[in-house]
Amino acid sequence: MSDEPTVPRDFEGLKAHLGVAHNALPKRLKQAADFALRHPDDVAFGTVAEIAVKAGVQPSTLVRLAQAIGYGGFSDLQQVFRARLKAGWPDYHTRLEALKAVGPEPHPGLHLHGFSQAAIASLERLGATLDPHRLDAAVDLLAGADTIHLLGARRVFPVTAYLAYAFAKMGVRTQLVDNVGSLGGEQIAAARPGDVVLAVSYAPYTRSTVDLAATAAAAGVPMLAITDSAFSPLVSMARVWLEVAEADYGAFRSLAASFALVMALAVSVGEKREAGQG
Amino acid sequence: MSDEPTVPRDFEGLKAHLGVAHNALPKRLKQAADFALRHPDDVAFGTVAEIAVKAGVQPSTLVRLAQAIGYGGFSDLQQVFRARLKAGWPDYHTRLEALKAVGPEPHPGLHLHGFSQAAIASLERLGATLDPHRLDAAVDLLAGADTIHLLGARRVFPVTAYLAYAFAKMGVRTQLVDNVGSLGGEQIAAARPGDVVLAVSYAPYTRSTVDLAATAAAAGVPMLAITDSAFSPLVSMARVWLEVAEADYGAFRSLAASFALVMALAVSVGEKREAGQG
DNA sequence: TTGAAAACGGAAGAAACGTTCCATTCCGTC
DNA sequence: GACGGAATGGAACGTTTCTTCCGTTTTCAA
Repeated sequence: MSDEPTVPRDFEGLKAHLGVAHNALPKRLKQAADFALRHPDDVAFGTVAEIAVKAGVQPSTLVRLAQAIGYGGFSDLQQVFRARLKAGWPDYHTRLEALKAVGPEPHPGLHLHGFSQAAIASLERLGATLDPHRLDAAVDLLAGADTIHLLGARRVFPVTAYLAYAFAKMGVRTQLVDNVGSLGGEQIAAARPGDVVLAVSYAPYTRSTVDLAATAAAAGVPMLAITDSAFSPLVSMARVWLEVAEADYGAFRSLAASFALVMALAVSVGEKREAGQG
Repeated sequence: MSDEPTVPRDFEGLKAHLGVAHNALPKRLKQAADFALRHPDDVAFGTVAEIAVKAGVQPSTLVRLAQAIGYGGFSDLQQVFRARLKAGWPDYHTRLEALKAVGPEPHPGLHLHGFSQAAIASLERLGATLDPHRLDAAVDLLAGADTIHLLGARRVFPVTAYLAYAFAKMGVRTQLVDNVGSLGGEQIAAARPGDVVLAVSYAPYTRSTVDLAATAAAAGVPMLAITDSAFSPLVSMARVWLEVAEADYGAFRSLAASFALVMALAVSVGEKREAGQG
């Protein structure tokens, strides 16, 4: 029943396909195809009229090109150019849908796979979006601190707890504000301007973390915030902030990117101090 | 003639702009803005109607948002999201080369990449090696427990700390043996045969974890062990054990696979109890 | 509790878009 | 040099999309 030869749906395949068909194409269609491969970004987001002007052809030529090489229409062809831009971006939701499609009822292996995918997506995204200069600035800030006060509650408490371990291993003095005995306020009150507060919080931002961070900020203690959006209440208090967007699976959010980030921070700060004291 | 305050035309500027303005925005507009920053690729590619559905708002809300923050309309705002993708994601290898190009000596970006790779390797290995039947057995054991006692120290303390959070969210009763006040022995002494001990330990096996696990085992409390080899001292005490081999980067070992595993355990146990109680 | 202003949802309207169609031009062939 | 088919330019069509408008709900202050 497949009466139609399938056409490539990815950009690489399209390039190969066009390479073969190129010589058999009429002049204008060749011109349009040439432009498309040369300016894929313009094709991805432009309208037919806009692209036609840039390519020096008529709008109808673009539609003809798409149909000549087997697509239903220009919009159909354009999807390939858009997919190319998406490709660099791990499309996590697509993966998740694929997971769900395997079987209706959930089971442990499926969940494990799901959480793994969420973790990998988070890590890839972190690598793609984090600004290296901000990361350097964060390391500089932490390296100059006398004591680093670690602030993070509930879901992200494991992150700060790990930081306490990792910094200690690197010879960096920390205070984990764990709020044991409801002494969080007293713990953070020990922070002085020569110190640094490292606060971690993701939406919905835990009240106590935000409050304690505000207390420290009011006391003039510089802050590094690790949070998930520019809307975070921590952003306005922080001297430096790093954005980490973790992927969800079900009701739970990955912590993989957060851990990779703080591990890198801990090692970098340790190295910088080592170098400074060398 | 510039009667209008200029609005950011690049994504970074937009983030900053929204971060400042977000407090003044009404609820729905905030919701839409949040979605936009969280799913920028959806905004870049989608139509107003599609995006509105995903964001859980009306199409008109998206237009209002764009106008509220100074753009002429939604299409105008959308250009910013498209420009972000046009700017071009340097592909994976380019990024890696750029990282290495900074210099031969280690730096934060390189460490971040290293920890990410270690995490991904750990996750992939976990998925490939873990026996699904053992995983099912682990879930069965935990689902039958009255109280789950969580045992894990030093490097893996974050894992058990997270489990305490995750299990609580799933309505499962736990006791985190955190050894606060050196009361670890008393904490684990509360475990009874109807309970289960979930012990996590990797080489070099922390002494106190092994000792506390042994105490519980001697008292006839069944144990699920998460550890890194068949030679682990926990294996002989455990009724069920799961092997997790984390990859190293430098002096630090990833925790990504451990977290993915325990998240899957928590969700599966919660679901199994839900099903059992109908 | 009441009233006014802001925000919201939904549908109608306006604009833009992709596609199709037809007349004209170009090119190879007889 | 004339013919026929393919290719092209340009306009019109129908659909989709964005925007605007208005009645209702919500929110905040008096």
